[in-house]
Amino acid sequence: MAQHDFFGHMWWHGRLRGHGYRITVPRQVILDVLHSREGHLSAEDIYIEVRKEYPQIGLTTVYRTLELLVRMGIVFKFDFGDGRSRYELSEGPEGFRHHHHLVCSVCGRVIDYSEYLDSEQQLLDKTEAGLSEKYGFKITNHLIRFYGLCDRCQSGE
Amino acid sequence: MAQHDFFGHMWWHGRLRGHGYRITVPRQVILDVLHSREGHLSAEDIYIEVRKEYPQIGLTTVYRTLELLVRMGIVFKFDFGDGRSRYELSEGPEGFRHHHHLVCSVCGRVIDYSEYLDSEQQLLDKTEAGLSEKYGFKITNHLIRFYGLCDRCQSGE
DNA sequence: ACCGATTTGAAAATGATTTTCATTTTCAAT
DNA sequence: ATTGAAAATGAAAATCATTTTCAAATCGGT
Ligand SMILES: [Mn+2]
Ligand SMILES: [Mn+2]
Ligand SMILES: [Zn+2]
Ligand SMILES: [Zn+2]
Repeated sequence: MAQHDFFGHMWWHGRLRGHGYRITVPRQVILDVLHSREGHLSAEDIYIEVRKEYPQIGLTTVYRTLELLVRMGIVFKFDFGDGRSRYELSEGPEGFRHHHHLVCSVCGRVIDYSEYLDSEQQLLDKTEAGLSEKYGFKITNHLIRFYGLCDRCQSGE
Repeated sequence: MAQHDFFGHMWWHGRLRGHGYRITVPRQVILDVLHSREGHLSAEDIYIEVRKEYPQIGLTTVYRTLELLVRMGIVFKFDFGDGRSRYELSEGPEGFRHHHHLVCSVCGRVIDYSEYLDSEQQLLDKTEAGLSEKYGFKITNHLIRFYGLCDRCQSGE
């Protein structure tokens, strides 16, 4: 089990090395936190959590490491409009984790969903081809998000 | 023509009044600027432009007015990731202006597009119904955006 | 163990947006 | 046209997430 976790969490090890980056304690602890907490964490959320394991960590290092991980595609960075960036591991145990978000306009809650990715892909294929042709734009990435009221916030509005 | 502009630009007049807001000079000038410049303007862009007509304007008022207009659905507020919010009139001369954006990851250019809205609507209908059922989420709004390389930025990468 | 290059962390800087508050403007009632 | 209460404005200060600076600590190939 510790062995399993070891192999399960060390995949990014080689990835960093491959890009010439060093494996450091802060980076390990930050990645541990990202693995342990499934959610949409702010830099400060992560900072607070990391401090429990490694109290000398600096918030600066958290920001820098997140930037690095985002640049390498290991972490996603989102802006849900609450004034701070939110970070999330881009791949789970079963590989790449393609999903989108439902954002409650009232309480700010964010819900992951991954339904209808097939229908979505149909639209994307058609759209990407057309836009590529019309605007000469080479699409690499997309953002789909729904805003509205979560179940809790519907009773009373 | 002046007459046409008058009627063409005064529709928001009644809208503000209807909500109990006053018609003020700063608000008129800010809306004029939003009408005159088709684009994705930052608060400061607007501030600079408004100052030409009304030099005593304060940046604070620009922010406050934009917030008001966004709250009333007259203006859209976007975050394209360059550290400042971008604002855009939500309706053009032909009515509500439903469109999405292509964002160049290299130069930051933002291109409007409104193709494939019908195909998009199909996906949205299906998705909204399903998500509403599964998560009890009442969708009011959506965000679709493509990232990639604009034509200019493709030669050389 | 050693050394040069990379990484870290504390403190200061940055910069967009918000808050404060005294003054000015709007507009319904006179 | 005048008045006055409420709403709106603008200058300055405050806020606050993120970035920059730079001296000290750490990493990893030798
Ligand atoms: Mn998510
Ligand atoms: Mn637009
Ligand atoms: Zn909610
Ligand atoms: Zn470009």
